[in-house]
Amino acid sequence: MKLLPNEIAALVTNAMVSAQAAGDLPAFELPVVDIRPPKRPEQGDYAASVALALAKTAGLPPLEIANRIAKHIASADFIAAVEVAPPGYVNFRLSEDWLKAQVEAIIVEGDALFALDIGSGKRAQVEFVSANPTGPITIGRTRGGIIGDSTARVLEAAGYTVEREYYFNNAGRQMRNLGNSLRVRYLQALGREVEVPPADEFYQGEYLLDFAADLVKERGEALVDADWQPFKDYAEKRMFDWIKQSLTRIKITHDVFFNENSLYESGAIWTALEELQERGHVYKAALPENADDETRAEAGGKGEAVWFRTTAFGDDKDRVLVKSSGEPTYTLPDIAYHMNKLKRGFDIAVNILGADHGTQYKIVQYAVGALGEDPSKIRVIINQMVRTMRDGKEVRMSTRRGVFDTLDDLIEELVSERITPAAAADAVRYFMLARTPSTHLTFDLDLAVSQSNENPVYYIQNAHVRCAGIFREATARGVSDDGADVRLLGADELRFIRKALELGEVIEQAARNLEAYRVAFYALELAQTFHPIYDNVRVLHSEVLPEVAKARLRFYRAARAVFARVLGLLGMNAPEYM
RNA sequence: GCACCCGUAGCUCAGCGGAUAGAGCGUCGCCCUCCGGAGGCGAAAGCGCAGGUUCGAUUCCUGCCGGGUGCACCA
Repeated sequence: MKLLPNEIAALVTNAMVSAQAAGDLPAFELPVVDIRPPKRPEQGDYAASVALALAKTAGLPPLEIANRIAKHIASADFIAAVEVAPPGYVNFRLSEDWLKAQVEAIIVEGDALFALDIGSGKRAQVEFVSANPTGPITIGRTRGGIIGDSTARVLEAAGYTVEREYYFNNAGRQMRNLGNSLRVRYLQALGREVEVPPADEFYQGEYLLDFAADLVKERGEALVDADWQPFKDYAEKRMFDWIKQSLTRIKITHDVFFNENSLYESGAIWTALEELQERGHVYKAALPENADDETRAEAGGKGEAVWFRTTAFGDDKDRVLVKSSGEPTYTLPDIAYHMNKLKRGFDIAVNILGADHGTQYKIVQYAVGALGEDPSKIRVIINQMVRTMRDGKEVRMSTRRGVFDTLDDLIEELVSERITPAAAADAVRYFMLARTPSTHLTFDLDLAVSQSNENPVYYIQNAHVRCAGIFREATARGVSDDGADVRLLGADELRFIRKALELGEVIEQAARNLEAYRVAFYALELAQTFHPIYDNVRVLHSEVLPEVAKARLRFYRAARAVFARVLGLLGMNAPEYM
C-alpha cells in the first residue's frame, strides 16, 4: 500500500525541482516536505505547508510560492485535484476512483495491511517487564509490559525483525530473602517453631503460604533441615510460572529470558569494567573526586569503591560500579548487559522503564558511548505511575493480599463485574496503552467494564462485530460480495476509506518515534468514522439494489479487515459477537 | 535543595512550529432502533502565569506558580 504522505511529498519535491529548473522558483536547498491531513474537510485530504516556510529563503510571498509549486505538480493516479489556499497551503484531493479501488487492495493485504519496509533487514529488540521473580506482576509493571509488547507489534508492522526480551536476576539478596521467607512458611505449615526474619527481609505476601502448602504436599518433611536454597529455587520457579501466566492473560510473551547472572558467569561485567578502566573512566577511592560536604559526611568510614566518572558526561555526581566490599552494584551488570545487547547486533534496543528507574539509563548510555558503541541505538521509554479509580476516587482496594496492585487482581476485579476474561484483557491492554507514557495513568474501573459506546474498547470492537454481523446475515440471506463493483460505492464509504488509509502513516510514526499509543487513539478515531456510516450504509435493506448491496458488502469486508488489523496491532481480540 | 515528568473543556486525555485547538465521559436538546447486546445528530465549555525566539507558539527557550516521581557503596 502507498504511504500517501510520502508519495505526495515526492510530488511536491519534484515540483520544486521543476519549478527551479523552469526559473519559476529561485535556487535554494530543498526543504523536507511535511504532508499531513488538514483539520477541515474543505481543505482537502492532504496539505503541504512548505510554501509558508520557504517565504524567507525564496524571497517571495508564501501564496505565490504555493502557486508556482502547484503549477509544477505532476499528475498521479491517486490525486484528483491540487488547490492553493491562503496563506500559502498546497492542498491535495484524492481521486475517488482510486479510493474505491483501495477497497480491493485492503482486502488483498488483509492481516499484512500497511506492513512497511522501514525496518526491513533490521533487527530490533524490546526489553520489557523485567521484574525479578520475587512477587506477582504489578499494575505498574503491566503498563510497561503493554507498552513494550505494543511497541514490538508496531515495529514488526514496520518491517523489523523483533525480539522480546525479559531481563531478570535470580541471584541477589532479594531472592535469598524470598527463599528464606518460603522456608519459614514451610516450617510453619508443618507446625514447627521458627524464627521470623525482620520485616525488611521477609516477604509477607499470602502467596508464599500457598507455595508452602504445596511444598508440604509435594515433599512432606523432606526439607525441614534444608537451608534457603531449595526454597528459593522452588519459589523462583513458581513465581516465574505465575508471572508468565499472568502476562499470557493479556497476550504478552517473551522470546528471550536473559539472566543477569550469566554476565557474572561469563565475566562480562569485569570485561566491561576493564574496558572502562583502560579508557580512563573509572577510579578507585573512598569518596568521589568531587565530593561535597554532605557526601563526605554520609560516606563515613567506608573503604575504597570503584567509581565511574559520569560527571565527565554531564551527570551531577559520579556513580559507584564496585562497592568497597568488592561486590558490583546493579549498574555494572546493567552496563555489561547493554553492551551485550548491542553486540548481538540489534539496530535498535528499546527499553521500557518505570519512572522510578528514570536516571539509570543515562548512566548506561554514558558507559555504552564510552565503550565505543552507539548509545543512540538504545532507546528508552519511561512510563509514569498508574492509579486505579472508581466513582471518581482513587481505589486502594483491599483484597486477599491486602493491596490492590497486581495484574491478576485487576483482571479479576473486571471479571467480577461480569465481563469475560478476554474482554477484561482487552480493556486492560487498551487503557494501559491509550495514554502517552510520560503522563500518569488513571485506570477507570467503571469505564473499563461498561458495555456501551462510552467505553472505547467496546466501541472499537463493536465496529468489528457489526461488520461480522452483516456477513452472518448476508450468508443467511444468500447475498455475497463475489464480483462486486466497488465503483458503486458512495461518499460515506469513501470517508471511511480515507481514514483507513491513514493507518499507514500512524504505523510509520508510531514505529519511528516509538509511540505505540498512537495506534490506540487511531483505533478510536477509526471507529468514530465507522459507526455513523454504518447507520447510513445499509446492505440488506429492501430498497438497496442488489448490485449496490454487493458493493457495500465488499466495503464491509474491507472495513472488517482494517479493524482486525488495528486490533491485532493493539494485541486485542477482534470479536465476532458481543 | 537537585534532576526528570505533567499543568489544554466540569472530568479523563490527544494535539509531531502552521489554516477556525480536538475526542470520550458528564450536562442539555433532538432522531433512530427493518444487517442491533445502548446506535446516530447537535449545543454550551478550554491552552496555569509572565517574558523570549519566530512571518507564525498549545507546541521551542527562560523564569515563576501548582501536582507527581526519583535522588543509596538497593535492585
